[in-house]
Amino acid sequence: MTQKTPPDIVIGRLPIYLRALNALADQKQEVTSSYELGERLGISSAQIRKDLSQFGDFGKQGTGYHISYLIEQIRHILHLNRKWDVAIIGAGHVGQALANYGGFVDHGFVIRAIFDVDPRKVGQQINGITVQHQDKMGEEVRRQGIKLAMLATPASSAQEVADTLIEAGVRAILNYAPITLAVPDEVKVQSLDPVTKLQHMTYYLEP
Amino acid sequence: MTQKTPPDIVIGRLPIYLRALNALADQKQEVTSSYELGERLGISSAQIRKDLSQFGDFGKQGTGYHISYLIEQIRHILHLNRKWDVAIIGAGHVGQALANYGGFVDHGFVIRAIFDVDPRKVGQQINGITVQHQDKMGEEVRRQGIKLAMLATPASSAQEVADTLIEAGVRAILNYAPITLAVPDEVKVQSLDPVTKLQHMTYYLEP
DNA sequence: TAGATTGTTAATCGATTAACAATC
DNA sequence: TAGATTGTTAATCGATTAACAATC
Repeated sequence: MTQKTPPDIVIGRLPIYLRALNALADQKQEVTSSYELGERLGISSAQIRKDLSQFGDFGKQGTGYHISYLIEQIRHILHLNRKWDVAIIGAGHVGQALANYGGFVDHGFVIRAIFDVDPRKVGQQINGITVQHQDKMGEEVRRQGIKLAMLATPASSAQEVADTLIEAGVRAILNYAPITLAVPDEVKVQSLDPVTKLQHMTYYLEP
Repeated sequence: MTQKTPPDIVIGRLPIYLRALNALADQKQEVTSSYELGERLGISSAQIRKDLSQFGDFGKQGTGYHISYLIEQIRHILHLNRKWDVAIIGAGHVGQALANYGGFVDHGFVIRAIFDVDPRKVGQQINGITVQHQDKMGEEVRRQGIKLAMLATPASSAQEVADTLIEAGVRAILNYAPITLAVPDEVKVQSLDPVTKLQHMTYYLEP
């Protein structure tokens, strides 16, 4: 176990390991190895061992890793042993799909509020949550102490919305808007613009 | 300009540069510099110059880059000077949001088919496209020569669907299912599971 | 015990940055 | 011309892999 704070790229792989471990646990498997995990994920076994060893000695020589124990450890590292409140901004098709997706609550992410600027959307219920006007966003996010937001507005308003969210205490943004957000260092952003992902892949296709 | 094939990580940044350049062009700006672009994107100017120089000499000393010319060059590199047909698999909330998202057609990605296994979904129209039964997927994808697919099925069937798509000629998959897909080297996958992205960020939040 | 697999070290590989001559 | 900015080189930094002693 090292002293240095682990690189972000390693942190980013932990949720992938966790997902694979959960799948194995669902199949009632109790033990796995860095080799088996690597096979499943297309990652070298050495990398998996090195990544995990940054956080502790979770395995046993000759045996491998006890799955439920490793799941618990990774959940602890990633701060997943609690529920996280989340706000959605934008109640268009993307915002609605997010609000209706069951995977969030299954993993402890609880949608607490949805905001939109469209008066026809405000007051509507989506998956049991009433859409509020975006003017209330800052106040409501602060009141509820929400730290996580999913941004599903048009690109044109995304930066302004992000600024307001951060001002209100949000510290992590899942960004669906097709724009690079400018945020302070202490705020994390993960972007999910599908168009840029498609454009990355067309490079490799026959023109 | 180098001879070696450029690293994938560089290819992945080109769509980001393109997006920023398009935004500048929309504002009627005609010329930019690696410094300005870097400021906007939170990337060093050296990296931008190095990335672009892998593909050609697109700039002018003392002046910078002519925006419309650079856009054209990057579009060419990424094979974006044509339309790409796309299939969506899964007509749930995510599949519907994808089918309704105008950003795809704006960037030359044309949704040609939507598939689902649910008989209640089959026959429905989503954004003008009739949902077909998933049993027809392989045949239809092959018939239309579709190379790009967006996978929005449950995790439990995602691998099987991917196998069928690849068998039918698909070479790039935008994967919304929360699973790591196993695919041959010649097939590209970009994954967009929002839960793993959130879990990456919670590491940095107060527990 | 014998076989398996970890955690770790050192070597390799790759990506980013700093610096600057070239030149528009 | 003088100032600005590119493209490129070399240096630095960081990530991955190979290999193996330790040990379950």
